[in-house]
Amino acid sequence: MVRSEARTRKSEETRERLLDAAAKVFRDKGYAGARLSDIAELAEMHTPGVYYYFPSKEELVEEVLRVGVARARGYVQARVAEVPAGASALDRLRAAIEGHVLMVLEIGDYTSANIRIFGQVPDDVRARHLADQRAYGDVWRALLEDARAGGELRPDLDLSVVRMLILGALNWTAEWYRPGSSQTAAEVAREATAMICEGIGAR
Amino acid sequence: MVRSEARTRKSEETRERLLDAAAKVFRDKGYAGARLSDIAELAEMHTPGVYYYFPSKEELVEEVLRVGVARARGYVQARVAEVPAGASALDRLRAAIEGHVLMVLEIGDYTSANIRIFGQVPDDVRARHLADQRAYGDVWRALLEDARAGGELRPDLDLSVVRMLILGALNWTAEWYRPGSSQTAAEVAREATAMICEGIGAR
DNA sequence: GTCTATACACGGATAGAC
DNA sequence: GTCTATCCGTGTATAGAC
Repeated sequence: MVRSEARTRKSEETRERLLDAAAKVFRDKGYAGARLSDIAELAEMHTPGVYYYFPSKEELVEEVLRVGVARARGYVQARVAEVPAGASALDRLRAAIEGHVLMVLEIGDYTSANIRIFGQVPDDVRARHLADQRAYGDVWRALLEDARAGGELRPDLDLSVVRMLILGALNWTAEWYRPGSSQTAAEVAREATAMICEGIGAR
Repeated sequence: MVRSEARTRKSEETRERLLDAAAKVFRDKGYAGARLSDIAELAEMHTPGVYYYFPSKEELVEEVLRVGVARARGYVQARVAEVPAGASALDRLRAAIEGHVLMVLEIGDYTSANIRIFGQVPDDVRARHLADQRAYGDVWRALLEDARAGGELRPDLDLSVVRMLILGALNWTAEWYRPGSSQTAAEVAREATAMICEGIGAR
């Protein structure tokens, strides 16, 4: 029993190392450009070892996508839940914006892979993944609708367009932000909430 | 002489058809996933014909990237130049935002390819392409600095972060907008200028 | 569970006719 | 300039030992 648990845990750890490596390599090389040998090397195993954990490259990338969105949603929802009970809906939205940026910039190999390769994976993988994405989108939809219902938003906006513009601005940070640059991740998050909620124009 | 001109023009047209096809296929499949045979087929030629116009896949993708940024810059600059002389710097910025969105959504195969595959092309291609990208970034830098100099922007913003947030929101439209959806490209452009310049919060 | 060896398909690139 | 035929490297996936 003990040995069986140990084996299972080790297997679990190896699987996770493999997924971490896959997220990084898919992000950097794209779906087709990512070689299983690159991924295996980064995970410190040999190429055929990958097949012990995943039956194909397709299923590997599908799991990377799935884990990525699930973590993003979990992280952002946790941040939103930390907002004091008396706060406004706009404050909860600010927390979500901040959380999404911090996640992308600090713990975001999976998210970043998600963003970059979503358009390149085989059609059936993308189709199955859409449901996960929609669930995360619903978190944002709800935050925006709450804010509008409370009269905290300009009434003339199309919320679904706004939602995609917001996620675009935030997701794109993965493409240009380099840790150790002149801004910290927290500063980027602050600029993002300022621009999105109040705009860049002087009042 | 006449015949030589005709040949040259035909060759020029074929080259352009090839580039158009390449932009589409690179956008949809990624750099590594794009097959020269896909590109050739879309351009209505046979695979080896590609090599008459470009010595390698690398040089083909490099030209697609180059043309994409050049057109984006030309299009946006033309829009900004159309703004009446007496208008504010913020109005010129609004014109740029609108122009960039319309370009991405309506004439944007090249831009959209640019956005998606920049992170996947061979390192030397990407390095050479950075200069073109910086030139386009300078257009935006100038627009933002003009607006700040005229006191039209909130003084507390980091303009280089804001620039990237704006381009992120706009570029991402290529990932979700589908022609024939409930919003027109012009409506998306309007929402974008509204959110970026005035923010989503009620006043 | 992890290794070595390998089958097998695919795609970039070239040769050379017309 | 465009075609047919083909070479050859590479990468996914499998077989089978340990």
